[in-house]
Amino acid sequence: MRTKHEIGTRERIVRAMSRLMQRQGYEATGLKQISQEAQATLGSVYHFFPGGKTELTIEAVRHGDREFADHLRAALERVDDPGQAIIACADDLAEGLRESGWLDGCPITTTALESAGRVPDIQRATEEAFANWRGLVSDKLRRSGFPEDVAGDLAHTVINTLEGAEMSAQVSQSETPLRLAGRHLARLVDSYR
Amino acid sequence: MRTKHEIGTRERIVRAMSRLMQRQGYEATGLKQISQEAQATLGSVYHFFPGGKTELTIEAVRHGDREFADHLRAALERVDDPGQAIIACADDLAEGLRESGWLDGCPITTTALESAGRVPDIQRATEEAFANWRGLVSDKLRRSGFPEDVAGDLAHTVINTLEGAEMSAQVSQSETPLRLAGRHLARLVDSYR
DNA sequence: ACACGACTAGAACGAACGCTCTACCCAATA
DNA sequence: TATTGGGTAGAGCGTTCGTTCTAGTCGTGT
Repeated sequence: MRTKHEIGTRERIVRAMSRLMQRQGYEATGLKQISQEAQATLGSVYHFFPGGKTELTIEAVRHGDREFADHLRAALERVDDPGQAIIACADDLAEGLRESGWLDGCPITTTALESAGRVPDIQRATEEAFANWRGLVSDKLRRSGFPEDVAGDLAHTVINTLEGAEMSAQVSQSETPLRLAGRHLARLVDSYR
Repeated sequence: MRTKHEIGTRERIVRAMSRLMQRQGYEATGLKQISQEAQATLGSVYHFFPGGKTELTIEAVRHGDREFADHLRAALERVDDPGQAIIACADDLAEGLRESGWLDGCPITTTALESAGRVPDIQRATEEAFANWRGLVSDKLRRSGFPEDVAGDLAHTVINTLEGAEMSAQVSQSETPLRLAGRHLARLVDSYR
């Protein structure tokens, strides 16, 4: 029996796919490359994911969803003031991006855009991820005393602005877009107090 | 000799590539599909773009750049108040997205993410496009009396938020993210008056 | 000792990829 | 009329794609 704490083949495959999707997107990532990166074989990939690339991609999107949500939650809980907490989120994203040599952006954005209107099952998985992240921000704002409707609306823009700024930061290889996004979002949130 | 006003083969190829990049991204678009869509042949594609897919993609990014800039400029000039003008931009994007059945998002975002860190020449072209659009917003704000540094900073967030909201709107097939982005950006801009 | 299911291994399929190549058409010049 | 060259046409190159398939390994329960 496999030890509970070592990483099984299935999990290695999902993580490899998630990482490759983050760095090069869905279309550019081949199953051969995935199996190599995961130190698995093509047979294993199709054993664990009979639905092929689509099924694996959906699982990888969910993995990226959880991963990103964990980071977001940690940053939001680290700082009490909601505006400053959002700045902390932006700073974390900037740091991760810079440290990876501007390679590790949002784990699912590229895939979300590539699948939109073309691969409904994957599109749905990415949509759920964004909704999930929005929920974290919305909860934080409500706990800080914001009315529910204001919190929900702001959560949309907070997540979308962070997404846009992360994309821009990656393309321009600069932390500026994310730092400005944090500052501006904090100001926007504060203006509703 | 070809009449000046009819569309030449080269231009048809660039437009087809730009449209396909907008709808399905760089990686998912094959040269065979491009030449079919453009009613041209593979020979013509390589005649006009000896550098192959990369050279054609760069030209298509520049085409999308100009196209998007034209829309942005039109919306910004249509309304005098800068906050309301940004709302007009968001509304235009939402309308275009809905009318295309949620297919026509930003013409270059998908390609920008796919090429970031992998195809430097294309990455550079997308970076220039974003800088160009940012310049339009920055100019509008400065003409409305904003100091240069504030205008430049705000322009970053305005473009990035619109980009993020457009992505989100496309994935969720809803105008809400763009409408909220417009409202919030207007409020943010007004807060600097 | 045996059988079984979980998992690994990789050859091979048809299709599509980016790209190269040769042949050809045809209007503009000399 | 002869020549030239921009542009068109499509067969075919080697490679890789997602997927299928058969064979084999290995640990476990009986």
